[in-house]
Amino acid sequence: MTAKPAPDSVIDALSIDCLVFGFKDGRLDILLIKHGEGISEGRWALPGGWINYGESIDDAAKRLLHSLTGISNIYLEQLKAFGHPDRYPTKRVVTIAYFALVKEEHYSLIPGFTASDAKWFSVHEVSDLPYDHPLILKYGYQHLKHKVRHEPIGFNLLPEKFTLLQLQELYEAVLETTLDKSNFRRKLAKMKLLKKCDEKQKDVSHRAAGLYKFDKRIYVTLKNRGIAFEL
Amino acid sequence: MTAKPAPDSVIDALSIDCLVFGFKDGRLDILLIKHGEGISEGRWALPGGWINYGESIDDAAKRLLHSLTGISNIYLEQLKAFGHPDRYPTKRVVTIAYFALVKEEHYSLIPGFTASDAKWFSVHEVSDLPYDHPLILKYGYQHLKHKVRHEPIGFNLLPEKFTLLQLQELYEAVLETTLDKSNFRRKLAKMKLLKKCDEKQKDVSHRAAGLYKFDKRIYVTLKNRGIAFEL
DNA sequence: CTAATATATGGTCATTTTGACCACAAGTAA
DNA sequence: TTACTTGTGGTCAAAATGACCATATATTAG
Repeated sequence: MTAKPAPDSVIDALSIDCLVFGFKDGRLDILLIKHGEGISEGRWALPGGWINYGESIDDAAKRLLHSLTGISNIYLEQLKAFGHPDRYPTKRVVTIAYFALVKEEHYSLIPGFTASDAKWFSVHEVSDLPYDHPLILKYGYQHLKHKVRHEPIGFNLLPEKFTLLQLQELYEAVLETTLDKSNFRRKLAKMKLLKKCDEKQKDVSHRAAGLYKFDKRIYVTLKNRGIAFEL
Repeated sequence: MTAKPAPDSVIDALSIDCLVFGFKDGRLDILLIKHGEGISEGRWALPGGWINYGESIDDAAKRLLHSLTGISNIYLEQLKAFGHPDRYPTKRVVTIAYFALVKEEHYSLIPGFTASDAKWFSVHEVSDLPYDHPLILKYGYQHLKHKVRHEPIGFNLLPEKFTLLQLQELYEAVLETTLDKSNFRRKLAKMKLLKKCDEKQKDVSHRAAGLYKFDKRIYVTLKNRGIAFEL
């Protein structure tokens, strides 16, 4: 990298957009906010905003998500930068998209000052997003499909304690397929990543299933031993 | 910070850095350039530069790589944006790192006007890179290790036609392991991604091996049928 | 209470895949 | 000739997979 920027080599602005996935009642959701100000006022779009000067881009994503929706302390990773020259109408804006997974039950949404509203939408029913947000969604959903098979991140979409059927339904929803119950359990059991709680489901109108937790400590040890997660 | 920056102009500049991998004689290399001007003058660093106003970031990466090294028409994908506030000394620069794979036949380098020199270095011997380039290298090498196992991108590091042993040695170098010759071939054969040429190695002092080509068309059909590449 | 129903949980079995090895062929060099 | 290197194909036991099946446990309708 050279040090002197050429006179015409400046981007007008660098923004952040967050693609937040949630899972509830067998449905895969994404979180949108209704913009209270700016160009896309009144439209549902990905939560986002501008990076501050002394702030890392990861921190900016955390701050923006929290201030727009009240959500904090979740699985968050950088997805990709999107920078087509025409992606934003009035000027040259490059955006860095973030990818987040949320335990939906744990958060009641609190719209922040630039968001007049925040709401969960089914991934498959979202449409009419502004800018290149449809592209970001498509890319991010592909990323989720891939990542969920190669790393144990699905648990970030479920409550702390969950049943094996819930987990299976999550995978079925994300991967848009059906899985054999028995084989799914066998595979999970072999990985030894789940710790059985001494608890069962409550308030269900059938035999109660046992509750499990994802044990991150075990995963880290296995990973360090070179054992990969594949599903 | 004395003056509060306007909300949409808080980053001083957006740059590109390219992490270019090559493979030759069983060694995994990366491409560095010696900076001819600017802050890091005289030091070896990742090739990079500034994005132009009307240019997509992908195009900027292609242009910069070509103008600095003469390399074009290669495997290139976005890696990640790096934006720690202190990553660059004099001002706030966010960089978007790119990830490239180069075939041996494109190994000859033509240093461009801001690079006084360009050279291949063994991945394991590189040190003393400026800025956060060590971090980018580490992240990118991890990315390569992961990706090479889940997508057939390794072929981008080999000549058009290659032997099975060359391919195996590539995997061994990237993954830092050894593989069983027989099992490796069996697995490859089952995937049906390689097309045997009617040619053999030349000028070798032992039995000449058959040459193979990676058939991208077959891969695309298989992928569309949902069949994954795993090694 | 009993039967129907829904889910949990565990098992079978043929087939495929894997990992570790082995044997020999083909070509070069001394 | 022999030694050496690499290519190519094979064996075999162990492990993993995919498609089913069987039974247990809880709830609710009658």
